[in-house]
Amino acid sequence: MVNGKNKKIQKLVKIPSTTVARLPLYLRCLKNIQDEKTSLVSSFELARLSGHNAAQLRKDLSYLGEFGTRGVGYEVDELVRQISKWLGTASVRSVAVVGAGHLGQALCNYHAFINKGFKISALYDNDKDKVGKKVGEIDVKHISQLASGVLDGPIDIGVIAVPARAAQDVATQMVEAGVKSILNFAPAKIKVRKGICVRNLDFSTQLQIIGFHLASVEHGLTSECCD
Amino acid sequence: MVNGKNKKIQKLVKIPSTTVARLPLYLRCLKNIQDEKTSLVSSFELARLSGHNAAQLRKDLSYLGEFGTRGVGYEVDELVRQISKWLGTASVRSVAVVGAGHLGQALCNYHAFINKGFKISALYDNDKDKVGKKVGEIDVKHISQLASGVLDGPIDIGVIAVPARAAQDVATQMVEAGVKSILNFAPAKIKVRKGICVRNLDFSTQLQIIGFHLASVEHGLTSECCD
DNA sequence: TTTTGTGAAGCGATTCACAGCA
DNA sequence: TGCTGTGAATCGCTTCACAAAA
Repeated sequence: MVNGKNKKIQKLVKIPSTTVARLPLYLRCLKNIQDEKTSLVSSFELARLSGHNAAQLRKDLSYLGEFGTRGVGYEVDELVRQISKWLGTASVRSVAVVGAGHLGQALCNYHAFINKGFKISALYDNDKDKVGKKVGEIDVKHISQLASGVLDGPIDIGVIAVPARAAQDVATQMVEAGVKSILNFAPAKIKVRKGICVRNLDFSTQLQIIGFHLASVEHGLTSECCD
Repeated sequence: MVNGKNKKIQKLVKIPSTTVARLPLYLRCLKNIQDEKTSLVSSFELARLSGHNAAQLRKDLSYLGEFGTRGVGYEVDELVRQISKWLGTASVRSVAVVGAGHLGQALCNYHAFINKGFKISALYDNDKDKVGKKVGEIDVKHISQLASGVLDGPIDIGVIAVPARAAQDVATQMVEAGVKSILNFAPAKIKVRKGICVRNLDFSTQLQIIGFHLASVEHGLTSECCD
C-alpha cells in the first residue's frame, strides 16, 4: 500500500505455524486430484476436500506466493510443485529411528514415507538381541553406533521411539551426532539446545484429549468435537 | 464482578482447545512430582517442568476451578485428581483398534495406556491369516465382527491403523457400531456424522512439518523451531 | 511477603468483504 | 462474470500486571 516493495516484504513475513501444519494436508488432497485428470482446482473445491474454508486456503497459499489465476483457479500441478518446494521436498530427508520395538518397526515398514521425501536410513536399539537383525530392509544397529552412523551422510530427522525414561538420553546423543530435528514419540519432555526442532507425538496424550471431549459430551457441557 | 454467579458462569465457558491439549502434559509432570515426595507445587515450578509460562498455567487451571492456595501453591495430589477428572479418567475408556499391522501391534503392546485410563479391548483386521492369532493379550478378530464386538460393552474410542484407502470404510463401520470417537492414523480425511470426535495423527504429516522447518533454516529464512 | 486468580492489553490467526484481474 | 489476493474486522489465545488472599 505504501510502496512497491510490499510484496517482497510479505514473502519474508513468518508463515503462521497453523498454515504450515495445513500444507501437508493440501498437498495430499492435490495429489488425490492429480490421480484423476483434473488440472484446475478452485479454492472452494480444494477447501471442501481438505475440510477448511476457501478464504483460509487462499490466505495460506498467499503466504507462499501468487499461484492462482483470477477468475479461473489454481493449476494443480503447479500448486503441488510449489507446496512441495516449501515443505523442503527438493532433497530426500534422511531419517534415523532409535528404538526397534513395535513402533520403530512400524515406522521402518511404512514404505509410503519415500513418496513424501523421507528415507529411513538407520534403526538403532540398545538390545543386543535385536542388533544385527533386519527390520524390513533396514539393519538394526547398536545405539552406540549412532554417532558414527552419521558418517554415512547427515541425518536430518531423528525419531525417538523408546520408553520415556530413555528419551532424554537418546535425544542428547542424537544432537551430539548432528541430528537437526527430532520427532519424539515418548511421553517425556526433552530438552535440546536452541535451534533443534522438536515435535512431540505421544499416543497417550492424544487419547487423553479425546477422553476430555468424551467426558464433556457425557456431562452435557458441550456437543463440540476435536480439531 | 457484577454478581456472585460469575464463578458458575466461568465454569460453563468453553475451555480452549489449546488448554485441553496441555492438560495431559501437566498431568504427566504432576505424576513425576508425585513419585518424588513433594506435596506442593507452585505455578512457576510446574510451568518450568512442562515448558510453559506460569501465567498460562494458572489461566489454564482457572478454567477448571480454583485449586490453589494464594501465597502457597497447588497441592499436587489434589491437582492430579482434578485434572484427571476433567480428562474423564473416572471410568476406564474402552479402545478398539482396527488394523493389526505393525502400528496396531505397537498400540496393543503399549501397556502404559492402562495407567492413563485406556484399555485396548479389541483388535480387528480383514486379513484371514491374522484373525485368530494373538497380539500381546489381545485376540485378532475379523473386521466383520466389529459391530457385534460392541455387544461385549460399548467402545469409547476407535483407532484407525489401516491404509488410507480403507480408512473411510473403517470409520463408517466404527460409527455404525456405536463408536463415539476416532483416532485416525491413516493419511486420509474421514467424514463422519456430527457429534463423533475425530483426531488425525498421520506420521507423514508430522515429518513434512519438520521438513518445512528444516528447509526454512537451510534457506536462512528463520532460526525458529516447531511447537 | 508470597503466590494465586483474573481483568485487560497484546498478539496472532481466521473470517469477511471486496478490489483487482482474467 | 467469476475467482483470486488481500486489507480490515473479528475472534480467541497468550501474556501482563496487579488485586486478593493466606
